[in-house]
Amino acid sequence: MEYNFQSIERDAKKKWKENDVYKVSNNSDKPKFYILDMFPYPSGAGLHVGHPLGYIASDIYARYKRMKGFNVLHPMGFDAFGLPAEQYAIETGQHPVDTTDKNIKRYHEQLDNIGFCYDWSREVRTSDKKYYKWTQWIFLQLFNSFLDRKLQKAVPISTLIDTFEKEGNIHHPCPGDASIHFDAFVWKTFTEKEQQDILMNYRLAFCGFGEVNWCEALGTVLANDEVVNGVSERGGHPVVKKKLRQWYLRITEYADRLLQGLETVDFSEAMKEMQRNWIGKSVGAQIMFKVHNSPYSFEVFTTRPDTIFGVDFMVLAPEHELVTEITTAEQQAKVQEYITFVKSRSERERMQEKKISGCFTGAYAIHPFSGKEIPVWISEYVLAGYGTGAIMAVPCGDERDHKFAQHFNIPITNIIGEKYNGEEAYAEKDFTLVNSDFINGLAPKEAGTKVIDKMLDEKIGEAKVNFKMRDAAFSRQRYWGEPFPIKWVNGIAYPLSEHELPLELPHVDKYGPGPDGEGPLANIEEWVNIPDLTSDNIKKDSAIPDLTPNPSPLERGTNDSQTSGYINSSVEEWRSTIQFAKQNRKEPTTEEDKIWQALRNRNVDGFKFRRQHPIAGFIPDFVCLEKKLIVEIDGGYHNDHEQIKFDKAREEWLAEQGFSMLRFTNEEVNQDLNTIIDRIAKELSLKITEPINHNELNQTFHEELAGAGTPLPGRGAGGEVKRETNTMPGYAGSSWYFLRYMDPNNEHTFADRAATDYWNQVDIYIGGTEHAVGHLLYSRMWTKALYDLGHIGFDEPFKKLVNQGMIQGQSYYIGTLGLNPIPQNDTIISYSSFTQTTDGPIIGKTGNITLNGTDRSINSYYNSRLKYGYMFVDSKNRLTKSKFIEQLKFGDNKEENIETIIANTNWESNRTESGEEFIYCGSEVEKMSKSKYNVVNPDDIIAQYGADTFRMYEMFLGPLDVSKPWDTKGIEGVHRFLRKFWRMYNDEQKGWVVSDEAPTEAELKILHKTIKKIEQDTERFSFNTAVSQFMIAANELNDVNCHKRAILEPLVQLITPYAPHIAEELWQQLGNQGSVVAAAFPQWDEKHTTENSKLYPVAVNGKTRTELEFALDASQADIEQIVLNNEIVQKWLEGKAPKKIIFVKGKMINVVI
RNA sequence: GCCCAGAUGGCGGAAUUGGUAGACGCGCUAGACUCAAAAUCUUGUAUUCGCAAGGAUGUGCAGGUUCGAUUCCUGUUCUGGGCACCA
Repeated sequence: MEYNFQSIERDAKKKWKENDVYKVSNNSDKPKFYILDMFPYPSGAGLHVGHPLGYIASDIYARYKRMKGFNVLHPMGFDAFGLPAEQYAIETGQHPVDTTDKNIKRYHEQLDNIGFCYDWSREVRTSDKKYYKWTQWIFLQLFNSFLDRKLQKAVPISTLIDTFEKEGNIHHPCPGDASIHFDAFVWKTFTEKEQQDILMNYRLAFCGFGEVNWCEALGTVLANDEVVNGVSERGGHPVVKKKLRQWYLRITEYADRLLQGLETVDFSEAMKEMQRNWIGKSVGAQIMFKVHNSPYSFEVFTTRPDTIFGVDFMVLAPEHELVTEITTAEQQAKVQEYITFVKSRSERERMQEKKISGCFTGAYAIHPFSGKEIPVWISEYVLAGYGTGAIMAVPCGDERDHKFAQHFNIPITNIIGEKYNGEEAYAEKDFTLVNSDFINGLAPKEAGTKVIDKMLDEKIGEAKVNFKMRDAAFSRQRYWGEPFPIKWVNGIAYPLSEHELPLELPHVDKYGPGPDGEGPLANIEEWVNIPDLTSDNIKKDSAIPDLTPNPSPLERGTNDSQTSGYINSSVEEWRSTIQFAKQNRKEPTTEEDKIWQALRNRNVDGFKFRRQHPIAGFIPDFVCLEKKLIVEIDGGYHNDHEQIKFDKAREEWLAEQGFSMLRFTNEEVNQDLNTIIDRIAKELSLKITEPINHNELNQTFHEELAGAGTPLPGRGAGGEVKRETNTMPGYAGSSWYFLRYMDPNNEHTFADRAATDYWNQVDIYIGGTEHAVGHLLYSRMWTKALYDLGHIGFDEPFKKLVNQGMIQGQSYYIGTLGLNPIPQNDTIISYSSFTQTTDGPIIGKTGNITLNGTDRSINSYYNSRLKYGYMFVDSKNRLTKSKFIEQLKFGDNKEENIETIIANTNWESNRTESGEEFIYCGSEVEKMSKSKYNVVNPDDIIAQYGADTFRMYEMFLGPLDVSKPWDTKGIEGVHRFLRKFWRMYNDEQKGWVVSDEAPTEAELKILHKTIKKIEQDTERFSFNTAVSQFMIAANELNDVNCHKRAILEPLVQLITPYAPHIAEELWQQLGNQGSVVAAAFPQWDEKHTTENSKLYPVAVNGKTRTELEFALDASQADIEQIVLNNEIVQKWLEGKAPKKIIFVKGKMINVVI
């Protein structure tokens, strides 16, 4: 009986389906195992041979684990939202719902064709409203939480509101804008809009503003790689940076935990390294530099505070807000020109640029210690988004700074000493500082600490940890994605309540962008405006009444009747202010009381002082309103770093309003009260009196301090209720899908806690390295947030990650070059690209390639990029298979060029007698994609060779984790092996040949050696060597002509994970009941696999000269004796005595002369 | 430019912990079976010198450590992946 794979595979699939063998239960006595693939994006091109590589690997492992007695969860689904479907819709008018559906159907068939053991009842689709309901729900969890930095965990935002009401944000610095400082009292004076804006700066999912690549002509936002040289890839329209309202995930708040979490997971070191670098934690200092002759100052972040005395210039990012403020008149034009140039460039281009560019602003910064004036430049190599968007440049210690200084002839200060050669920067840290004032003679490390200490003393800087990672942009101005469950009223974002979910994506007919850079959803008026929702059920921002006619509470004893009012806010807020002040007044500190008695009794210079009297949002210790003088006593509480910042912010604001401030410490008050009073008197006499407008004060206070955060748009201004028109990006759905598989049909929660507790972490996650930073970081963050909020019981989603390489396509090019096919630089080759199939080439596209020799020589172009050669096609443009180029010897002489190769062929005319034409060809290995016409469809392979062959061949191609080009040719070998395997059971002439004879020791040895190897290789994902071992076993068993059941039956079980269909058929033929997929994995017996002797390689001076067999338990002395007496060894010894003999038991023997 | 990875016969690759480089397969070579082809089986196949025995060279390139390096270290070239709106 022949190996008829078609009927065998059809029958096996039917049987599995009928018996529902892959159904997985959430209840089992067996230990659980969760093995997951990265789910595919169902593209229109269908599944290509690259997709299944990882899927086959995980399928083999899943089946293996199942046979080893585990309850295995091995699901599959579809990442169905995304840009390509929308792009396709724009081009063809077909709705993404329909195309996605169609594509998924196709993927389904293709996946089933390969014979995977998925439990399809658990399938998820991210574009299904039953699924994205929970994507939206999780988004709301993030929206309603913030990361408590002390606890290092996500906490509901309501607890933050409680805290703000008690103590302000003094212990919770604002992650979105570190300049926001307020205490409880101030918080209460904020309007709802102001409060919400501040809360937005804390939320884990938040709305802000971000720059995007905006193409006016296309009316859309473009991805970085859609922008080439400042114009759109499609159409070549100009692209500019535009600020748009965007949603973000505050992943930066998780930076430290994402780093720490890497220690607990089993990812490859390379993968961890990539994530670490992406997060980019660097420890250094933030330093304030004042601008000379200007009220401005700016902060820089540096990892090398020790090099502070080597600063020769400063560089601001061209987008830095201070640039326009500090640029001098004469530099104005040049700076503008440079900024315009930078605006046209993508971030990628800016980073890639080797050419140095920049522009002097004309301004100088003051060195904080030496007072030296340092020129301030702008340059594109400083990015606005990293650190503070400004750097201090130390040319002698940093390569980029050095090049910049050289390019612009900026004098370089040497603080490194002899190790700096003047030619290039010295970035190492093994030197002693010179020319560095108080850190001279120190090593960089101590110097850094000393500098930071000194900066802290002088309040001009602090130690700082900086992260390269930025918050993740989480909105797209697109249609085909999850709508945000948010409604806007008066510029405040309100979450939908849970019962309003899912917020369904409305059906559209047009996919074009909306007005002002908004997404297509903005075009649907009836969806954007929510007519059935009145503003009543949303707490509206209260209008701000002009209240507080109460000029002076009695107990203050004032008579400033000219003041119209104090607080421009709600009565409620004003009352709480008074309450707060009153409370303060009741409990003066000893020092406060001392001053108060002095001021009150002496009535200094006839001016009245008030104690704990509110000014706008602040309650100073003492204030003289007539002279706008504030006196503060700093208690111990003011040593807190956050408090210092807060005080500073307060002082600055008050200064702008004309208030001056005197600060005294408790000690000063206790030591010398008279001097203090004198100083106050002096200050009062110096000041000019101006009337205070409390109303105005109050307003500026609210505008400047509350508004200091992200200016949020007035969406829904005027009280209408508007929907958010952005949609979520592709990675939203994929950030949590692994949880949904655990309980895919639950309508009450994203996944039942019992289910997530049972399945827990994904034990093995298989996917490509291209997701190293994006998807993996996002899903890790979502998992951590869900864990923090108590929804799941683990905070890392993937216990072990296995990387899979990419299977690339071969793109072939053919071109007719006539009789002199030697391309020179600038030669234009007309070509066609085609896919090589077994029926011959299918021409994809035609075009011209210009060989451009400016960057690399034409020869290296041959050798590296394209593999040129020749081939023959017949008159119908079919390849004549046997003469294809691959045989060409190209490697032995790298100098050999195409000319020699052609000269060596016996080709004489353009077309041979048989009608074959000599043509020129090349091939390139690149990603498989529809647009490159290099997609190989697994269905075609399976139709010809069967799924088992396909599975084993993909595994046989090479190690799972390396990328390799697809090549259909080698598949014959694997197919041959399966036929050979089949014939061990079913002889073509004799039929069924399996006997019940007892096996010989040699046969048992083959079997057990194979079991051991297969198990070990499977465990370490070395599937290519496992397939080899199957081949070796089949060859060896054939050599001994073995057809014994005792050997062949376990072999069927052994091959089941790899080739389940043929195994199922043979399992039946062997007379077994039930399916082989539920059978046990065979065990090997050590007694059949251990050797008792070893054929040792014997080397002289490291070169192997002969082989000698010794028992494994032979003594070293005996072995040395025999080795030295060996004829061949004697010959190489040439009569000399050996210096030593190295003997490694079970490995080798080396005689050293 | 920055981060990560890789480079071994004509080709895909093997060598699991520093110990016989090239397992297994493709392709090719010669042969058996056949009218013939396919299929199957057998033989050889890193390069090079040699009739052979045997020797020399050889894991991108240049060095280093070691009795011994594809494996570890330094430098370098090329290729692939990522670089924040492809998923």
